[in-house]
Amino acid sequence: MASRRFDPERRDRIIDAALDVIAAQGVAGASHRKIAEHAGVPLGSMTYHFVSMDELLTEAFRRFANSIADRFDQQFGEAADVDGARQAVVDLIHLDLLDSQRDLVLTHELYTLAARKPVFRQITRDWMARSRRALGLHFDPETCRMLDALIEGLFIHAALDTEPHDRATAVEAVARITTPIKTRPARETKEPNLT
Amino acid sequence: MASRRFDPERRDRIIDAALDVIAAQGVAGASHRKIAEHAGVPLGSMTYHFVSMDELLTEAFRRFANSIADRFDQQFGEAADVDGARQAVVDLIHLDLLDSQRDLVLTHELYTLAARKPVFRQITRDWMARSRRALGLHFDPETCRMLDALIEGLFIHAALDTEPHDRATAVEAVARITTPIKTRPARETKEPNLT
DNA sequence: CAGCCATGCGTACGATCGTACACATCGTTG
DNA sequence: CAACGATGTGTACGATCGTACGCATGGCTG
Repeated sequence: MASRRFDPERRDRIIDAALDVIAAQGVAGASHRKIAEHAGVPLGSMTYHFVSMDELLTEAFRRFANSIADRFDQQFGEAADVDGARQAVVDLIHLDLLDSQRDLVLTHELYTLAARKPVFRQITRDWMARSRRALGLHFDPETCRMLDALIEGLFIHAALDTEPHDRATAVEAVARITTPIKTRPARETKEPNLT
Repeated sequence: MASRRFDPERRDRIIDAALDVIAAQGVAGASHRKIAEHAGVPLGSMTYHFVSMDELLTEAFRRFANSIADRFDQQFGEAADVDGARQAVVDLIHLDLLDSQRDLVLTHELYTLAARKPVFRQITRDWMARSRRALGLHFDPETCRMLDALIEGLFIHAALDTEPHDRATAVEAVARITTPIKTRPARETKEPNLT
């Protein structure tokens, strides 16, 4: 029953290599051969360790989602109060996530798969659940959902936009979305842009 | 100089067929052959009308983005005042967009391409610019950016989530994000979720 | 120490792909 | 009316892919 030539790191390295290749070439360009080469393993190892490509992709994206969620948890675990949590949200958008094009690419690749295949949708759902749980430490459930959606949108737009992602705008947006509307007077917008 | 056997609809049909195939199979599964078959044209027509696959994809996604932006413009053009605009936002999320899985899939496919290739990023940027211009009819520029991001996030999450997309939550979220923070008293959240 | 079998790998097969290119078709022109 | 050239198509080539499968390897057992 003891392991013979068993190398448990091998499987992990393949998964990591898969994420690297996907980040660089996309799911479409990620072939068994490319991943094997990048991981430094023979082609035969692919089908030996993973019965199909889908299994490899599933495990890879599960790992990716968990790694992001870990950072999420960490940030909010460190936040002392609500204002700290708000700060953490802004930091996540502007530092942790935006810096790495890699995360953006992988996120979109995952969402694309999730939009079509239930297996991957489950991964995104679990991810969202973890995010909301982290937010739930500081905000009420309804606010969590709004805030989670806002983070998603700000992240995406900040990454797709040219460059001028204004931190002040993110701060204001987070402040608005986390403050219940009932407590404020109805006030219209400042100056509509005509034309 | 006059057209001989020229059939201008042919090219359009190919583009529409491309979007259909992409929606069904993804960019990865969209081959010249499948698109040709779906469009009812011979394989040779593909390389005749489009020098490369990228050109076809570019035109297809440009058309897709414009069609969505058209609906956007229409909704906000019809809105009479700010409250009408807020209503329009909620409607866009809950009726126009959410109904069609097709739009979600195509949007993600486009974003995935945009995350990697500048050509497609330009398409998304133009799309975002049009969206913000439409929002700018009723809201100030900063609010437009926040609201645009919120719409993006709500749309994505509503589509990836199981089902329970609460309209009331969207209404509240839109109300919060469109009301400047300065006018409200600092008020914490209701009841944090511990555990 | 000999042989067996779990473990892992090299290679080849059939399918599918993008693209090139020779050829068919037919309106136009001289 | 003949033939030319613009317009469109059928087919074949080389590359790449996922996967299957027979063989190498070497630790364990008797």
